[in-house]
Amino acid sequence: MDNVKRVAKSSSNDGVLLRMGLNDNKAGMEGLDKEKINRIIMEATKGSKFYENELKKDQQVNQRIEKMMQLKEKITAQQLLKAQLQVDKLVMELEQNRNLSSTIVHIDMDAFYAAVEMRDNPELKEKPIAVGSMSMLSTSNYHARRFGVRAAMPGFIAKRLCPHLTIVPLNFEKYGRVSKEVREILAEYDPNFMPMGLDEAYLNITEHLEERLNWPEDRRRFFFNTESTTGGDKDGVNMSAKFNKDEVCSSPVLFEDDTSRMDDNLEQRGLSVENSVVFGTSAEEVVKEIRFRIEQKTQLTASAGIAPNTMLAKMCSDRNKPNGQFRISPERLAVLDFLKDLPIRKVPGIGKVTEKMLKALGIVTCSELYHQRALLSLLFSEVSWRNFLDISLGLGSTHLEKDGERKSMSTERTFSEINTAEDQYSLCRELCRDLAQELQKEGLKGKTVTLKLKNVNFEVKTRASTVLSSVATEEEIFAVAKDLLGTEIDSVAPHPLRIRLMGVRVSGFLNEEEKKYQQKSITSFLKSGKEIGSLRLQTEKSNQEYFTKNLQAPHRESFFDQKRAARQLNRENISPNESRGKKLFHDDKSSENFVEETKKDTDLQNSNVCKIFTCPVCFEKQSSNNLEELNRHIDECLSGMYVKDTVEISKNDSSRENTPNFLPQFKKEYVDKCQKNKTDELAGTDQSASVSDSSTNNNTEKFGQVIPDKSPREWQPNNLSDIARNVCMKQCLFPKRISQDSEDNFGKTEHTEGTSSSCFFEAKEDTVLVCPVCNSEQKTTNLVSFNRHVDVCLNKGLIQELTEKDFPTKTYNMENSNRVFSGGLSKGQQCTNPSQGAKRSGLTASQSVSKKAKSSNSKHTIKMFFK
DNA sequence: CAGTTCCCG
DNA sequence: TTTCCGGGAACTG
Repeated sequence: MDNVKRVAKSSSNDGVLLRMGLNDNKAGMEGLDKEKINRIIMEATKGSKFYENELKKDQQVNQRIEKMMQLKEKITAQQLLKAQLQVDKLVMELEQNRNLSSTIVHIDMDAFYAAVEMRDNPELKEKPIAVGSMSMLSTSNYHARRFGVRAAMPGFIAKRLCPHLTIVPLNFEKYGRVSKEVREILAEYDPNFMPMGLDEAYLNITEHLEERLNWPEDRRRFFFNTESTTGGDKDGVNMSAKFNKDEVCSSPVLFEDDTSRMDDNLEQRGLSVENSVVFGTSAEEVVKEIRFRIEQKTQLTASAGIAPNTMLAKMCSDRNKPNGQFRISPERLAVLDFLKDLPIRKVPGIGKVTEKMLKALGIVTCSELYHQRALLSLLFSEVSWRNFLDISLGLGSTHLEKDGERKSMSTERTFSEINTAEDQYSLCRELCRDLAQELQKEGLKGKTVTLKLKNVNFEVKTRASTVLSSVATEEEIFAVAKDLLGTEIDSVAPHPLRIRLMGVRVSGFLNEEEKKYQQKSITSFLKSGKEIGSLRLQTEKSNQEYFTKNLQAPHRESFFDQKRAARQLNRENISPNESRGKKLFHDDKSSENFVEETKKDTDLQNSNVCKIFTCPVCFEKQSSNNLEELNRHIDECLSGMYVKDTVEISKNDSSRENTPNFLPQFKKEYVDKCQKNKTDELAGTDQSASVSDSSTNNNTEKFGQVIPDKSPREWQPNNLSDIARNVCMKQCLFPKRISQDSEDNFGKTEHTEGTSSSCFFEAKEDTVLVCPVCNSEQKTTNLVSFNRHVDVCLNKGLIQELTEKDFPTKTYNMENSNRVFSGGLSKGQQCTNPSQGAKRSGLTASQSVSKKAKSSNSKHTIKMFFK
C-alpha cells in the first residue's frame, strides 16, 4: 500500500523531468549543477502544450503502476510459492544452456554526428556544439553535455542551458560516408557484422579470434596515418597533417587499459619504430586494433564492449565511454558480477516507463530484478518477465541474426499547425507520394495503411485500415489514407482538426507467393472496375467536398508546397511507367483527373445509384454493397476457394457441435482437478512437485546462483542428478500472468475461457493427449494434469535408468536425455540452445504444444507433436 | 485487426 | 516562436 501511495503521489514535475531525459541515469552528468539545469528546463518548459501532455502521459504511467500494485496486493503466498518453483525450474534450464563460447563486440562511435562536424570544422573543436536544429537536437559533444545539453533535447532549450552552444545542422550524407568507412574496417573482422544505425554495430569475432592465432605478427601490425591524424599519442607529437592538423577531436587513449597487456603494448610501441604498432591476439587486442584503425582512418574515436552476448556487449561499450573499452570475460561469475549493481535502466530495452514500473516494485538493479523473478512472473506478461529473467541472468543472443525483412514503411512530418481540410488532404497526398516512391524502390506492396496524427496538444492518434488488394502507388495509398483522414476530420466537426504532425505508414507486406497471386488476381481488374459504370466502388465521406476543392484550390506558400512542386516534377518523369497498368481503362490520368473522377464517384454514390454490385466472375448479384465483402467474394470466385472453404467450414461446424454436450462435464472435472492439484501440491504428495521439494541441500544465497534463496518459501534444490532435473524441467510449465479480474481461487486463475491467453494450460476440448512415455491415451485435456502425468511417467523411467546405468551426476548428456525423452520433446526442445538464439526466441516446449493444440481443431494434433 | 505504447538510435 | 523521425515489437480490446 505504501508503494501505491508513493507512486500515486510522486511529484509530477519529477516525472516530466525524467521523461525529458534530465534525470535520466543512462548517461551520467558528471559534476553538473543538476539543480540549475533542471530549473532552467522547467522554466522553458512549464505551461507549454508539450508539458501539459507530458504530465498527462506521466499520469497514465502512474495509473498503470497503481493497477499493478493492486494486482500485487492480491497475490497470495501460495501463488508466489508456486511461481517461484516454476520460474526456478526455468532458471535451471537457462543456466544449463548458458552459452559463453561466443565473443561479441559492440562498437559505438563517440558522439558521432558531433564528432564528425568537429573534425570537419576546426573552429568547433573546443566549443560546446550540438547537431540538429532549434527544435530538436540529435546529439551533442561532451563539452556541451556538461551544460546538460543532450540528444533529443530541443535546441532552444539547449540554448538557454548553454548560450554559447553552436548548433550545426544535420548532414546525413556525410555521416553515411563516414559510417561506410568504419564499416569497411568492421567487415574485416566479421563479414556478417550487424550495423545498428550509423554509429553502432555488433560483431561476432569468435571466428576471427581463432584464425588470428595463426597470424604472423606483420598481419597484426598497423601504421599510424601520418597524413591526417594525431598518431595515437596523448601528449601531442602530432604526426599530422596536410590539413586538419589541429582539429583532431579527442586524444586517443588507446593503450590505457587495465590489464597486464599494457606492458606488451608499451613494448610494442617501443618496437614500432614510431609509426607502427602490433596488436596481440586476445579479444581486447582485436578491439583495440579495430578502434585504432577506425581512428586512423576517420579521426574519430569509438567505444567498445566485449562480452559473450549482444546484450552484455552493448552494456560494456557504455562502461568506458568515450574512447574506451570494456570486456566481460566469458565466465558466469564475471557476468553476474557485472550485473550485480547495474541499474536496470542501463539495459537495452528497458526505458523510462519500465524503469519506473520496476522501481515501484523496489527494483532498481539487475540483482533486484533477479530476486523478484517470481513476483514479476505474476505481474508481467510472459514475454516481459522472460525477458527480465534473461536480463538478470545476463543471457542474450550469441549470434547476430541478419535483420529480417522489413515489416512496415512510413513517413511522417511535423509542421506548424495545419487546420484546414484542404491543406491536410494535400499534405496527406504528398506523404502518400513520398511513401509510394520509397515503397517502389524496394518493390513492396502492403495491405494495411495507417494514418498518424498529432494534434496541437501533442496527442497522438493512429488510424489504420486493411484492404484486400494491396497498395503501393500514391493513388492506392491515398485512396485509403484520405478516408481515414476524412473520418478524423468528421469526428471533430464542426471544429477544425488542428494538427502538428501527419504520418502515413504501409504495413502487411506481401510475401513472394502472395505477390504472384496478386498479379494474376482480379485486383487490377477491380481497380479499373470502378470506372466501369456498373461497378462504382469508391465510398466517399461527407467531407469529400473539402477534398475535391482542395486539390483544385491554390495552395499556401509553404515548405510543403515547394516540396510538392519538386515532387510533381519528379513524378511526371516516372508516371508513364508507374501507371501503365492502370491505363488499361484510364485514358491519360493526372491527379486532377483523378479528382474529377472521385467527384463523379461521390455524386453517384450520393444519389444512390448502383447500390447493388454484380460479381464480374459469377455474374451473381451481391447482397452487400460493402466494398470489402464484394472484393472478398470476387477473390474467392476467382481462386475457386469459395467452394472449398464452404465445405471445410461446414465440416468444422459439425465437429464443433459436439463440444457443447461435452463441455460442462469437462469443466466440472477440470475444476475438481484443480482443487485436487492444489491440495496435492500443498501436501507435497504430487509426484513432480515432490521431486523438487525433497531437498537436502542448503546453499548460501548469492546473486545469480542456480539455487539462490534460503527462504523457506523459495524453491530448494533437490538431490536428483542434473539429468533428472533437466528432464523434469523439460516438462516445466510456466506461471500464467494473473489477470486483473481473477481474484478467485488458485486453480481458477489458470482457467479462463477458450480464447484467452491461458490456453497453454489447456488443450482444445476435443483433442486427445497421448502420453509419449507410456503411450496411453489420457482422459484429461488439461495440460497441467497431462504434463504432470508425463512427469511421473518420465521420472519413473529415469530413476530406473539412473540406477541401472549409474550416470555421473555432474555431466549432463543432452544426447542421452533426448533419447530418454524421445517422442516427448516438441519443437522448441529440439533446439539445443533454446532461449539464447533469436532475440525473443519464441515459445518454450509446453507452450508450443498447447498453442498448436489450440490453433487446430484436429483430434490428432497433440499426437503429431509427439511424433 | 486496430490502436496504442514503449523503446531505440 | 520552437519539443524529430522512422522502425520494430508488444499489449489490449
